[in-house]
Amino acid sequence: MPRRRGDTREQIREVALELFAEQGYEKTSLREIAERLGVTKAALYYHFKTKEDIVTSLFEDFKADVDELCAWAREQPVTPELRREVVRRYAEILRRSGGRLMRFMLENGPAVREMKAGGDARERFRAFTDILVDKDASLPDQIRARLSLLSLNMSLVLQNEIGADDEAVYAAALEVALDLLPPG
Amino acid sequence: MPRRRGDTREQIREVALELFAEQGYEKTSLREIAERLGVTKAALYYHFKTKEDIVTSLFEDFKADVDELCAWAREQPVTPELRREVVRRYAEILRRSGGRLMRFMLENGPAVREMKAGGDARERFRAFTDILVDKDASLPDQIRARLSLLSLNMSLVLQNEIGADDEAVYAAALEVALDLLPPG
Amino acid sequence: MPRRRGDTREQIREVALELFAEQGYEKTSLREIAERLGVTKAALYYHFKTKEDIVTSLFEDFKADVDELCAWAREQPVTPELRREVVRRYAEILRRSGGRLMRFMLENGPAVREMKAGGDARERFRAFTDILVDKDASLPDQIRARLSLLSLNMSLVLQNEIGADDEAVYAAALEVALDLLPPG
Amino acid sequence: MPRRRGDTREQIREVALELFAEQGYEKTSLREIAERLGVTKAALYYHFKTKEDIVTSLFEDFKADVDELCAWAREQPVTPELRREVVRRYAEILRRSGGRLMRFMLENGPAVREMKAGGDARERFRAFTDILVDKDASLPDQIRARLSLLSLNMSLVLQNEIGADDEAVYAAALEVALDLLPPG
DNA sequence: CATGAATGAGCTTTCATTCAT
DNA sequence: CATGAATGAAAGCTCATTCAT
Repeated sequence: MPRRRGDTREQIREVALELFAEQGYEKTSLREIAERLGVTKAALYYHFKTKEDIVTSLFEDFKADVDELCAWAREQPVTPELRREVVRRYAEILRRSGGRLMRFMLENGPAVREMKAGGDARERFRAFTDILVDKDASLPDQIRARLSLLSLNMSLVLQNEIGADDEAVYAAALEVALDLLPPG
Repeated sequence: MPRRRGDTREQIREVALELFAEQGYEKTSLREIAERLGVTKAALYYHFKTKEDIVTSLFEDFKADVDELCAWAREQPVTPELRREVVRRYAEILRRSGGRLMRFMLENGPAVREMKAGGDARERFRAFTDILVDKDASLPDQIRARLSLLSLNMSLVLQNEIGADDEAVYAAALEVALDLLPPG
Repeated sequence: MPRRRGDTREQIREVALELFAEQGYEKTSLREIAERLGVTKAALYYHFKTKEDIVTSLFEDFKADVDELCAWAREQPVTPELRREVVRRYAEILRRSGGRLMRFMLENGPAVREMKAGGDARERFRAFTDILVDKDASLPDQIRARLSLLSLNMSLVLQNEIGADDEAVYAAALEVALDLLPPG
Repeated sequence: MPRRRGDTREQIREVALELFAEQGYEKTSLREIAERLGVTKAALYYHFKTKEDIVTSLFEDFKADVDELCAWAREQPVTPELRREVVRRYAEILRRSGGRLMRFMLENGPAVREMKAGGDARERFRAFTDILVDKDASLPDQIRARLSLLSLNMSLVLQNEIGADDEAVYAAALEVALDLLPPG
């Protein structure tokens, strides 16, 4: 029974993300991805020009969501409430995109850093930081703002370690994140 | 000018850590380490049995320090002030060990996870968490306690990104970390 | 604007010859040819059974011309003047067929040798040589006769290197070629 | 019985040149070279950094000889006799270096052109041409000078096709080459 | 007339590792 | 204390080719 049109590409992305997040980018070979899918390596190359291209594709939706949020935020006046709203919306994006992508990013620093998509993502985080961090605030407050983002990101990773309901962890992480922002 | 006795082993560790932290564990080949030192790959194998062994050796001091701290903490009654003291002492350990090792650990999740030394380190972090986190506390407070550690760890990574004096960042991160602990 | 019937096949030949001559047979992939034409690889296979088949087709006209000339020559009595006439006519064929085909042949020895069409071409050159070279002549004269052909062939390649009008180079090469034949 | 020191590298060069000349650069895989020698592909990479590097190494001696000749020639006043002497010495170089290298160069145009060593070789030929060709001479004479070089080069290739003693072919080719130079 | 999807074979290259000297 | 030489395994990638639609 042949795969349905458009199916394979999506399956590659799924399997790839799973393996990249679990075993790391470098340790995951295209052979492994292909084998899991029951196709040949060459088939992967039909759908993606390079291994890195798979990652690029994986980042795409997330990138678009983040860009949209950034664009929106830049049109608003910067107030404490805006910052909180940005954090809330970012949390929502994270929830939708699932934890694997973030885990992959956080745990594969060197690999991601060398990829074009990685540089892009870094830039986006900086853009975020620019919104959340008041450049005139104290150093501790600046760090807090960064930790705020990190709190959300990490919560997705921590879900495995804390023996609690995913949604509950997610909600708690958001609460912590909001608390880390300077009060309005 | 010939290398001094015992010197080579230390130099290997230094160069290896630098490269592991910068480029990642997988992307750093023994050839590269050897070339930087002006020795052959085979020389590395004289000093370390495997590539992983270099990492093991790198973790050793840090591991000992952390173990000592844990042992000490376990003898004390668990009070809010103890928790704060543990965080302070841990911060001191981090400062001494330099940021590279932590950066390597944080950014090379999958690789570290597969190594024996990595599993050990994870266990130690869990031990820490057990001390810092009150199992009966609210989920947000549990997350805060974890973030507290993370704040310190990340501060070492963030030093590159924040345009501020290393010591200042370090102090600020400690302040934030302490604030994240439940008040006594 | 859709391709006209029969058009595609011709365009494939053109692009293929251009790339084969410029980059070599092996370095030119069907993907590259297809991309230049804005069609898919599979389309090439509609028009030609194999990659080698494209080359075969490329050689066809040239082969026919040369065969005709050989056939004609074999009916004439072998005289110095015949030899000169053969060279003249061969030069004319070369001029018509353009330099790319010859350049491809000369610069892709190993590849051409392995193809059926290549073996054919080699046979034809030998037939030529048999006409131009007097087996009883001195070794230098035999070499001169071969160089005579080569002079024409190379002139097409040299046109890029000599800063002179193509037609002038062509005429000069013919003059040299004729001079290399034994006088009548 | 293990290979003797320095042996392997030389054997790789020999086998590689033989295969490159016979089957072409691209069609000759490192696997094939390694198999012929009874070593692994990785062994080749111990001795040469890349496939192209083998070729570079192959060209080295020839390049040095040609450079020396060019340097010498440039110190002499340009006379017809000098040109003849240059051709004679070049012929000698060719004879020493054996025909395979030249055959490889002539028959693998596209591959050689893309290699650094190939570009170098091309430059050297141009330097030669500058010595042999009088820029004010007629176009036919310019072509003749080029053919003169070519005559020598080709003679090495022709040795297979002409049923005559190698030395005799070589001598005849030199005679023809000298005849193609403008008389003094 | 052509495409989309896939394959199998093969390529160059790199890596951690070994071992006799 | 270290090197020179080599290996086995695997990686990422490309290619000519096929075939159902």
